[in-house]
Amino acid sequence: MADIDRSLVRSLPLFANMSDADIDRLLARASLRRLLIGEAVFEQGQKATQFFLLLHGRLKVMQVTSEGQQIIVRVVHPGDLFGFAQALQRDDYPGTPLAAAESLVLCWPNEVWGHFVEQNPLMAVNAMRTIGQRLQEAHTRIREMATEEVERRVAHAVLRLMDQAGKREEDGVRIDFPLTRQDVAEMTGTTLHTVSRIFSAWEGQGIVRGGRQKLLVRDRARLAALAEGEG
Amino acid sequence: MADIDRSLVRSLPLFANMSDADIDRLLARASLRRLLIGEAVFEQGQKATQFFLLLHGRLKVMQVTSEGQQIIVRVVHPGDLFGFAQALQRDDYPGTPLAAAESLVLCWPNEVWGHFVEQNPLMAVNAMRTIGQRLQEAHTRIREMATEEVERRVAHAVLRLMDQAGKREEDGVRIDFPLTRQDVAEMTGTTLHTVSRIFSAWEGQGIVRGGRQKLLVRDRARLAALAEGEG
DNA sequence: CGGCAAGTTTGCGCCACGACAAGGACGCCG
DNA sequence: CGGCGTCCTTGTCGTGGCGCAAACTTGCCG
Repeated sequence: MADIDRSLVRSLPLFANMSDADIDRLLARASLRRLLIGEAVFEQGQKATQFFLLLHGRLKVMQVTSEGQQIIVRVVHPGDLFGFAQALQRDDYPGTPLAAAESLVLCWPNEVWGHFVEQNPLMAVNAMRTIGQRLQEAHTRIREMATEEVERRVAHAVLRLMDQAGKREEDGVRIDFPLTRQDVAEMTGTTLHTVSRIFSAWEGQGIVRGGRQKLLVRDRARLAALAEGEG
Repeated sequence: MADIDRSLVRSLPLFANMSDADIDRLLARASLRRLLIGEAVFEQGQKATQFFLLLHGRLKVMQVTSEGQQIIVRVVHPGDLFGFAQALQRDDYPGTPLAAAESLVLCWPNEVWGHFVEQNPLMAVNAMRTIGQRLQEAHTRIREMATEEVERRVAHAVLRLMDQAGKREEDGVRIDFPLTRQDVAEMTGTTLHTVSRIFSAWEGQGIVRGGRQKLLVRDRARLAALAEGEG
């Protein structure tokens, strides 16, 4: 296992108040993995033997139904822990994280989790909070899907992506990884056709600007208004 | 704070391997609260100062949207912990638990959570697992809402209720608490009208038998088939 | 530089469901 | 026992958005 440099993780909040020595000890047990676009870190249903931290890139976590229908459960951003099924007492992974862009992932064997938490009790608290947030987010999505029409759901999804993966540009805020209409459809429970139509309409009103696997939000306020049903 | 008898909790898995003394110590800090139908344990958005355990009865956790639309996020069954927002680093409660039947609830102040966990490290693990399961359940629901038609979603919801709150009877399995069509609608993201129509159709086929706030499943196999899309 | 694959746009027809509306049945309470 | 509130049923109608189909665009790769 090659040496992994402290600088890779030093800037992450998760490691903010750990000593160099502690970090080194953790990194000594980790391995580093690079993923090309479309590659999976692991597969849904596979036995959980490791947990992970995304250093760079972007992952979309997919779930497939028995009929082959698939949806995007969430997006993993740099600095996020993921795949810690073991900590939740599961023995298999509930979804498949696919690289939406070329990505860099740190991998630890499950046994290290205990150390991890001991070394830094804040870590356990952090993990708890993370899960709490995810649960919260999931419930929000359920509520949206139950009560809102497609256009509002898409608006909400785009706003969320903007906040989590937005990059300021001259003309607005760009979603900073390749995102297809199909992806957005699978995040909002609709079809790529409908998403395409909605984006076209928005583009006509100057709210966004699209492109192949690209999305640029030009008028956040209008979008937020749509999301709140004031369309 | 009146004395609470050990026998109330002795049978719950959560307390299975705790000594009488430990249980007494925990119960000494708890208070007991009885809820009539329709009463709320706490309100969505309220500051989180306590966490809870349902001893008896049944709660439906509601969330309301800014427009007043409401949905049922989940159902709390006897033996379930709930409202431990603090453990998830939230400072307010994300939903409102309403008594669907007359209920009995144990309440602890937040500060006890630490003791709780120390006293019984299994408790922390347990809480983690619980949250993991909820997250899993939430994702399942998201997937269902995104990909399945109304009838299948309703079938899934009924099956889940059956497993969690079913009571064997001569003629089938009864959902063991008052459940309106409206409730089912709010659990599946549809309207009470549609639910009523679906139940009527099922009743015609001998799959269920309905009634005012009642539901009896007579043919679980058929229902499971519907849920899998083999209708 | 030209061809191919992946992603996108747009049109059209249909249908599952939601909105609206009215009437009926249960069960509680006085 | 009678009245009322709550819950349930069933009808009709309108429509959002999905399925299907076909053409266009963009970027990649040989």
